[in-house]
Amino acid sequence: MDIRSPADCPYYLISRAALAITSFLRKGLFDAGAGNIKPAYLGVLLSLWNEDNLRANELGKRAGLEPSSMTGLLDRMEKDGLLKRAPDPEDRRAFRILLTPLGVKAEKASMEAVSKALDRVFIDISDKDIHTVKEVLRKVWINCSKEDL
Amino acid sequence: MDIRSPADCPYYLISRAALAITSFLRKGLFDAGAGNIKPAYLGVLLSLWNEDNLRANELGKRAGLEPSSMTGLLDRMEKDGLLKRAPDPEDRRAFRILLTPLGVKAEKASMEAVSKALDRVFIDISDKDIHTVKEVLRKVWINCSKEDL
DNA sequence: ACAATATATTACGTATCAGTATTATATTGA
DNA sequence: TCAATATAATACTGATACGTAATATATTGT
Repeated sequence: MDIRSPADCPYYLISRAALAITSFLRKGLFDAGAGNIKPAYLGVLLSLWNEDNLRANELGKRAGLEPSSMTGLLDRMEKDGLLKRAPDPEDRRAFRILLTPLGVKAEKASMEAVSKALDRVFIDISDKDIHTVKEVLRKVWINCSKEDL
Repeated sequence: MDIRSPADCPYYLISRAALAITSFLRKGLFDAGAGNIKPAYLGVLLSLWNEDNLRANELGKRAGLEPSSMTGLLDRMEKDGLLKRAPDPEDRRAFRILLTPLGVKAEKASMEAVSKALDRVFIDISDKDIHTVKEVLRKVWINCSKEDL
């Protein structure tokens, strides 16, 4: 693996692409009047739009975030009026995360803005190549999770 | 572009892969006794190992970072004893960034640890697929930089 | 020469996410 | 039952990077 030059290092390109897409998405959401939806919220929102009333723990798993990352993220989203925490009647350690009306309503505009932005980001890139990228990154993610040497 | 499920969204996979590789690299560097080399330092260090005595500005361009991001990064690297700022005799607005002996010495162990870690991250992924990923991400990065709609 | 503009860097605030430790509650095994 | 362990969530800290504004210095056009 050639890493002499940053521009040839896949890790470098993956990192830069992630940051660049995040900025691009943020702008797209803002321009669509959905400035209260931050890119980091999308993983949680996608899960909740699909199935509401999940635990923070389960949301973290679906969004790929550590539990300690969920606290602040849910705090910000709650502050922005998108969701609220409610005690879990079945487990007093846990909370249920519920979308607010605002959180529900945000789906349409957000999804349109995100779709539009991602279409532009991946314009003139073939489905085949996107498929390859996804497969490679899934493998990469798994390889990074392996504890054994 | 299907973004209903996070796991099918290329943006999600790119972001997760970037974070996962960063954690993996951090651990690899630490285990190799190079815990003072943080993954974020690598872009700057790679540039300086190749050509020392650059300006913060130029380093930022080569590492793909905004000028405002460079300040804190260089602060941390300076605090960790890897480099120092020196006034630029040709431009009193600017600084020259110079590797310390420690920064020079760090190259060998760091590069070995990074190579080893990245080889493991990209194990059993073909050169062809890695090439495709790099090409796609370069395009993605460029697309995100386009201001025009 | 000097005003207008450009550039290099920093300062400050915000967003994001991981790691470790802590608290509270559940579960399990003897 | 009760001690040991596991789990859900948070608190706190540190790392990383951006955007905007400010400061200092250079350059340029007239």
